[in-house]
Amino acid sequence: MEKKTFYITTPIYYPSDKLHIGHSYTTVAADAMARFKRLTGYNVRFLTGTDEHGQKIERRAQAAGKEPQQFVDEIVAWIKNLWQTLDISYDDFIRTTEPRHQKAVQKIVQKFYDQGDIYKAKYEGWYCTPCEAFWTERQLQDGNCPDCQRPVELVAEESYFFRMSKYVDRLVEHIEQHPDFIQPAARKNEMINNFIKPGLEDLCISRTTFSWGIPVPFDPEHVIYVWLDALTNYITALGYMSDDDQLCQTFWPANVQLIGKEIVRFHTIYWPIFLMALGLELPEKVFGHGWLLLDDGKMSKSKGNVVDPELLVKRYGSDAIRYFLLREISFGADGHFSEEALVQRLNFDLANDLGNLLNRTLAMLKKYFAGQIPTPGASTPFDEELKNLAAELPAKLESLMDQLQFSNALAEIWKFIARANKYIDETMPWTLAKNKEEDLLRTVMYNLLESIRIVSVLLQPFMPQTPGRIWRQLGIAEETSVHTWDSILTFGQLPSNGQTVPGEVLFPRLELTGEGGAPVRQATKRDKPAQEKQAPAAKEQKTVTEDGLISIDDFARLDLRVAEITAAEPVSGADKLLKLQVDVGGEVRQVVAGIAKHYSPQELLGKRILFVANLKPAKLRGVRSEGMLLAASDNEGNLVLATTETPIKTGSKVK
RNA sequence: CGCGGGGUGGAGCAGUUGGCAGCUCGUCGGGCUCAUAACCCGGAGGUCGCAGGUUCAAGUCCUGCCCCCGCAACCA
Repeated sequence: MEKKTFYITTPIYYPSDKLHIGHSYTTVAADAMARFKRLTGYNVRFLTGTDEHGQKIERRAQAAGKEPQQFVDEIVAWIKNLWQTLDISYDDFIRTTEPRHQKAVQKIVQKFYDQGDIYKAKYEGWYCTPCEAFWTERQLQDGNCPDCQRPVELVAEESYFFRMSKYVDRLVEHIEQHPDFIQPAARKNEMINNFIKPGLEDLCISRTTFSWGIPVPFDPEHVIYVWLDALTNYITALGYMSDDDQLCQTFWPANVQLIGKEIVRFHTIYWPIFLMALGLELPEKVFGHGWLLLDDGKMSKSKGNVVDPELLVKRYGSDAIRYFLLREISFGADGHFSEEALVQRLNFDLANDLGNLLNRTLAMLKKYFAGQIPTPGASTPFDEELKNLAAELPAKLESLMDQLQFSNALAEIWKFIARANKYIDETMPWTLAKNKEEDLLRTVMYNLLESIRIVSVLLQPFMPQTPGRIWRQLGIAEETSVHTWDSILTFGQLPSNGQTVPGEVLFPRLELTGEGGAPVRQATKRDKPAQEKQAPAAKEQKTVTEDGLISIDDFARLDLRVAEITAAEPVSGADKLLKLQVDVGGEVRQVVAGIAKHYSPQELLGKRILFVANLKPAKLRGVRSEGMLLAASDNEGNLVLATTETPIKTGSKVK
């Protein structure tokens, strides 16, 4: 029997610059979906790519002193590398500069022209000559170019337009008859109210003001302008209008087209209309997910607050980043990204719940059965609940994933992990061992190992690397038959007598040491108050040698000084932080310290404290901090500032 | 001005078809000692932005208002 097919796409990205974590978010989601469908038996095609034409690229290339093609080639190489580090399993990567795309697009435009969907007209807009850019009335700032603030002039350019009006009624009908076409549903109303109801304008599909694009076949003065060029990638990549359109026959229409919410309009209005004009079916579902926001608002290159995904992967690992993105944000809505939240997820979910479950289970197995997987014996009263939960999981996940509910899907897996942890508490294997109840002990250990195996199988779409690491420790890396979806449909497929090999800790607990700082291993949870952002011990982890000792040179890198607090006030929106001005031998520094719970601003005034003067400046709650106070704290949450035994003048070096 | 999205225990979020308000973190107390000081149990804590309305019953539907965020021809 033919396998069911599944075609999923991401937007094609614009390689005018490196991509940020937001682009990675879309792509990771699509990848998880693609992997999930492969795992559950579908013939999957997963497409991503780049949209490489346009004036912006042309200009950026020029600024960089490069040919446009060379310019995009370099960025595309970087993007492909990024997808590799994030384990993106795309089946095809389309570039709009490839001949296979260009040829097909020209045929498509010709077809539209031949059937009378395209006409030539004047495009009128406000033109900024120095910037060579058109702007709409509303984009202008005080009547001037929003980019360079210089005056603009009203210019008319000849362009080709696509007759949207011809198809709009059919589109509305389709949208109404297919309630799942636009997801989430809220975006549907937005489209209809905003763009269709007021009367859909015809779309300008060519330009003459730049040349970096696909020439219009029947009028080479014009190049094809963005959306017609870009949107059609989803079918040109399948060989549409080429000699071999086998893939197109197999995979079109797409099952899911994932996009960010800002381009919903193009994908739910213009794109379907193009498809109608070509006589093709419309995609089953277009899902416009939300944005990843940072604490200071929207991520954007001009704000300079973009998060570099490459750095994050290097720091935390691809699986951890993928887990965070998919778990933290409910897909569809906007979500917040912060390294703090990331580290929290990593510690609580990955280290404490999952990693520790594997670790404690294998440790017991080693102790009780020399690491060999036992044959289950008599049942315990707690088995049933565990097994029932395991049995429900596959169907639950399929249903949630079909709705692109990544976060809920992962939450279900973690409910099961929590259940397994609880099972240990209930059955108390250490007591069974002590009482020589080996029969029961074998059952308990087996059930735990099998539960971990089930988790590992389910995790594959979300975290491609972790399952393999678990399998190695379970000694089943080569047993591919127990890696499959089918193998988790009934409990107890893990073969007995295999030898486990406890290995490295799956996810070490991390601590965020402050902005720009690398995370380091966290000592303990209870020690946390002592190791908050102001903690000195956590710095410069790299120089710590294996025995935990540092050299005198390492110590000398710290510039410790005596400083006097000259001003103190709370930081709004933060209950632990105080903003301080400190005098370091005549130089005044602003410092943000996490001591508001322990000191009032008044009592700090005039205090002479120990101060790290060469700490890399950081922003805490948006307030610049140029150093750090030293303080001691204990396990009970007490904290006292470090000071000198008797007063000494400010600026004195501490060593 | 228009359009869209939000406003739910200290923080961050879920809440399909209206039916005793959930989750994670934090907090308080307890348990366990196999484990990455992790794990398990229990408690406290909510006028679900405001004001009306529909209903036996509203966070969930309707009306009005307030506040925050975003969009408005190419940043997922």
